[in-house]
Amino acid sequence: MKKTEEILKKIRKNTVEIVPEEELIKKLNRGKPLRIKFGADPTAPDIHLGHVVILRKLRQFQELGHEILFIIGDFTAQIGDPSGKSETRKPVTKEKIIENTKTYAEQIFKILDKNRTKLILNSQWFNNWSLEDMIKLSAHYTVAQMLARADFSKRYKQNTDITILEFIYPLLQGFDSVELKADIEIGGTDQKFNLLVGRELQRDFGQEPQVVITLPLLEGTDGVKKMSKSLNNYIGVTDFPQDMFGKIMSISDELMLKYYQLLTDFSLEEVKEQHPRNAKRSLAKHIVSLFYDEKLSRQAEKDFEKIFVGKEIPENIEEIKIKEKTIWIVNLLVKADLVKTKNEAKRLISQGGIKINQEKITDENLDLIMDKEYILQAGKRNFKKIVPLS
RNA sequence: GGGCAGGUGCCGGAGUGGUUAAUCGGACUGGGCUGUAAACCCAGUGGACGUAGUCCUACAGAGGUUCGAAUCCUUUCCUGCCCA
Repeated sequence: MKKTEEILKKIRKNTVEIVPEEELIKKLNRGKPLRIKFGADPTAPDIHLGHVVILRKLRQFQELGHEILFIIGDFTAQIGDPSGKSETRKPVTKEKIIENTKTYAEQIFKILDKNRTKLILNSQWFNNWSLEDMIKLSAHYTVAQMLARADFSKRYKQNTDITILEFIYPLLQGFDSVELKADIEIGGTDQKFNLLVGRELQRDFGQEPQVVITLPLLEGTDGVKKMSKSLNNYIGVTDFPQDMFGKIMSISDELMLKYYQLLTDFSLEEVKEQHPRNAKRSLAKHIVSLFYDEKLSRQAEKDFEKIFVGKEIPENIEEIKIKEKTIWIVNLLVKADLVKTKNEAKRLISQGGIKINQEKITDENLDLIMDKEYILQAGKRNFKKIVPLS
């Protein structure tokens, strides 16, 4: 009994809710490995630190002897999830899904134990479904139940459209739990409703309902909204070490503590004793080495110091070869892919955002004579080496 | 099927015949401050043209009225509400 209490304490750490906890205790006390479900849509191949929070919890379950069922929603991805937007998302092709699934696997096994993880595609069962199956499934849930979901009821009240497809989504996701006979499903707090649908469906299908565990959402680099690719505030696990390092350094001190809490095992007490800048640096280094290695992590730190602390130029800058003898700075910026349009180039120059060899330039009429190399800088972190082609 | 209200830039949302590439907020970009912190302050945010104002594209789509349209008319599409 005491042992269960210890395990529970571990599981409770960093969770928001366990629904219901008594059932979890019951399941744990049976002493058998539990089937832990986690689902992801392979619409975009990048896993970011927000996912890592959940992956770490899954890893913890693995260490406690349980099995992870990592479900890839390839079937649902093919339909395209409108997720609150009226624009229909482009359907993802099969090839792309397979490719994304591969990338997913590579990324998640940086955290998860391969031997205790099953990768499952939900097309395995849904591809064989008939219309009859679907209609039968839809009878298991009511419109009122659906409207209980916060974002649905909000949109309903605001007279914005909700498609039936969006009602079907939670049902399909819930049915995955039935198919897998999941004991526990884990997700972010935003997934709570969908996870609970799984519970209801399992009960309807005569199974013991899964326990739902929700985890906090990690805010993105803006410090306000949840980390997501579409909001462009994410730190991807495949970001280049330098970018990953830089992005972490740019978060607020407050957010840093949350990152520490959710992404590492360090003690918060010790972190708080340090100077926030140093603490943030250790965090950045730790996370980079988690996804790359010590060496690249040190390199990222070094580059960071050079660029931002020492205001120097990083190593290994991409080279752009120029065959013209002289070139107008505005054209050069476009050619070097530092800006998208000439107007943008002129704008940046007038705002003092362009530097050549560390010198701010202000004259947008400047013609560069290409008799030597130049270091061209746009903003704080974009560098290109301009090389004459002779 | 009938009636009504709407559709504006990345998002929210003004404007309802004329200095309107379109007020404002958010977001984003650049600069300042700093620990590249965050917060804050300032500036900017359709494109083309070698620099000078001119042109092109844009207020759901198409057509029309007008010297002139995001703004008026016709029609198509889309969304919501009410009635059936």
